[in-house]
Amino acid sequence: MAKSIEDIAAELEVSVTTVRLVLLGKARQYRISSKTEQRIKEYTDRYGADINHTARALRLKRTDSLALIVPRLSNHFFAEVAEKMEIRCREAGLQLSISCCYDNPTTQLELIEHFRQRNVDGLFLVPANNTIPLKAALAFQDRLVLLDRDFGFNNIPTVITDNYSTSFALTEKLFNFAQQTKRLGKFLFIAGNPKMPSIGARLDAFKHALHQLNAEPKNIEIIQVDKNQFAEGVKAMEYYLMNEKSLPKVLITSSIPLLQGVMQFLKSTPEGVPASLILATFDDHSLLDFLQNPICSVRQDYQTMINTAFEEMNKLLSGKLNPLHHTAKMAIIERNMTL
Amino acid sequence: MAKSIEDIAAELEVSVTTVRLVLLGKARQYRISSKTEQRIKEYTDRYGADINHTARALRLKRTDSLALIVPRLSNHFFAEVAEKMEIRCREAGLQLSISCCYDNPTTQLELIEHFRQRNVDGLFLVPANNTIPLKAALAFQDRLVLLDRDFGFNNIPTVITDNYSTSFALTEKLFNFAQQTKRLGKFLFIAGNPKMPSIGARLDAFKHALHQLNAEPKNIEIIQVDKNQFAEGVKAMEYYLMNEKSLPKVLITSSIPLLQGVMQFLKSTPEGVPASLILATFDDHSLLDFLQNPICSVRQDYQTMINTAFEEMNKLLSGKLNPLHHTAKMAIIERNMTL
DNA sequence: ATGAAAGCGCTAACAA
DNA sequence: TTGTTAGCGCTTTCAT
Repeated sequence: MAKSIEDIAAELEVSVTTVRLVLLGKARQYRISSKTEQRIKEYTDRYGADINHTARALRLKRTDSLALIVPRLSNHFFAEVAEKMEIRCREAGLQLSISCCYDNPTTQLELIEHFRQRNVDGLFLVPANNTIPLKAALAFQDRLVLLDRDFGFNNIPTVITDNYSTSFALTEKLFNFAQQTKRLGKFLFIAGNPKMPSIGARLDAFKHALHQLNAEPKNIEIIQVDKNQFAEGVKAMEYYLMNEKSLPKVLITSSIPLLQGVMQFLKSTPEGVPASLILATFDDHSLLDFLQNPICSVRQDYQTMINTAFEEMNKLLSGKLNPLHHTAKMAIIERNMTL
Repeated sequence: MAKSIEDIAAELEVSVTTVRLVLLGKARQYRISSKTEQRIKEYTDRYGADINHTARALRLKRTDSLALIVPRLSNHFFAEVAEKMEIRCREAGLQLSISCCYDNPTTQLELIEHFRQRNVDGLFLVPANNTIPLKAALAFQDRLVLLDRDFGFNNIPTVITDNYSTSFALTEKLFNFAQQTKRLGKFLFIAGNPKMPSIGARLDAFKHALHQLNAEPKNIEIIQVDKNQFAEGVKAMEYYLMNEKSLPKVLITSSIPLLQGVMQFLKSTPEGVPASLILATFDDHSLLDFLQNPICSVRQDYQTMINTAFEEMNKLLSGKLNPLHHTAKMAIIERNMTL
């Protein structure tokens, strides 16, 4: 440790007030004599000065730190969110603590309690279910911003992405592409837990879009699975092929792990993955470049999400209480979609 | 906030010591009367109890928190490391703060200083260059554990992975596979910044292995680039094909982004990516499943790394000063490597 | 133009 | 078996 304010005051035989004023750059304002100011500055230049953040936090009842709870950092989307949020907080002089709850509500509640005990000033939360936001709001006295999942709490600031309209546009694009390239077969959507608002919205838009495009109902297939995970993708595809003789023409998954499971299963069949199969998935990853098939992916606008969420938090911390809901745009990325 | 110890003491008209002893479960040990204990427990069950972590930290000069500085969370390897380390710390009742320095030494030094000011108890660090470990050790009075990169500081505990022997084994495997499948062409290694000890070791092992296997020097090619990044992979491959008429038979990259760049460039050529090209890369990602080529990847043993690093930190925090260097194993993953 | 002192909520040593 | 108190290092208010 470098010297504390008191150390410096004692060694220079001035008062802590004087040292503080100089350290905070308020010397002029409070008309500290310039000799005293010089003496203190020389000393701190030489030995360094340290304001003890813990003591400051105790006194001010404010830790200048925020917390972020996400499902997992091994999910690329949340890793990006965490990284960008950490940078944004650091710019504002705030320390961000990041934890993973693995979408386990119990773990998530424990984490919320943990962060409350540590006097974190505010919480960014990706809620694991619809019962958590209210509890979190209670623990954090409304210094809470929800991310990515909107369970309908209009009085809690929330930042999500525009799943419905993006899924709608995506479905249209795939429909047209399939027509233009004259492919045959069904539209298959394999969706993770539809209780998650984001997944539900994606699924609804898929149905509505195909309806509006006059797609024949018999050509529309939806498989719902419990989680957005690899193993579920394998099972879903296996199940589909047990009931259908041929592959769909368009296959959409609600997440990349599901797509991976699907591909894994197809690879294991005698036919493999036909190059004509049109793929689409939510979330984007640069390694999708490795696929041969036509594929659309959907990329969230991380930076806008994070900036918006941070601004909402800032409002809360400065006592403004008009919680807003924000919907960030998504971009559709095309690969190998040549006619 | 729930009630503080003093609040409870005042309202129940007992002393803070009594409340504390009950809260800490030391009631029996200090023979607090069971009526008093009951009274306090009832009260806290009803209103909740809160020990103020900030005040505790100030008093104990210990924040029960650690920090981790990695290059970036958007790199899957470091995301895994961060996730696992966070869990490990949480199990031990410690808060982990994670920050990214983007391999920028200046940023990294700022972060180290930041965490020191915040009285973090210890630091896990992926050093951005060879000048940083000593400065970090100074700031953290040896409560420092280095990860992933060994710049030769034998008195600072360090946990790395076994790049040399893994790269050696990998090269042998690729050599044999190429022989068995009778492919023609060169062995090409595209390596990111070789000043990084991990990259240097991978490269050295590649050379030594091929030498020992009596590979002809004219069939060995190494391209060194500045960073383990996509754009460098593109440039490297472009450069290679400017000087050589044909593709190599085996292509190794020191990281996945480099491989992505290479593949991107090959895709853009008339020949595309020939199915006969044998690939290999350090680091592993499940999306490598999407590739058609024979490919080996190398997966680090995250869990062992993290456990070992945490144990070293624990030793430091409890005052034991015999810094050890550890080398975790890596696994070689094969895909499409059928003869 | 500078200093003194209270108090944030906790822990630990000592007292009773 | 329980209570009292000093002190961690800071900020803020009030004195000089």
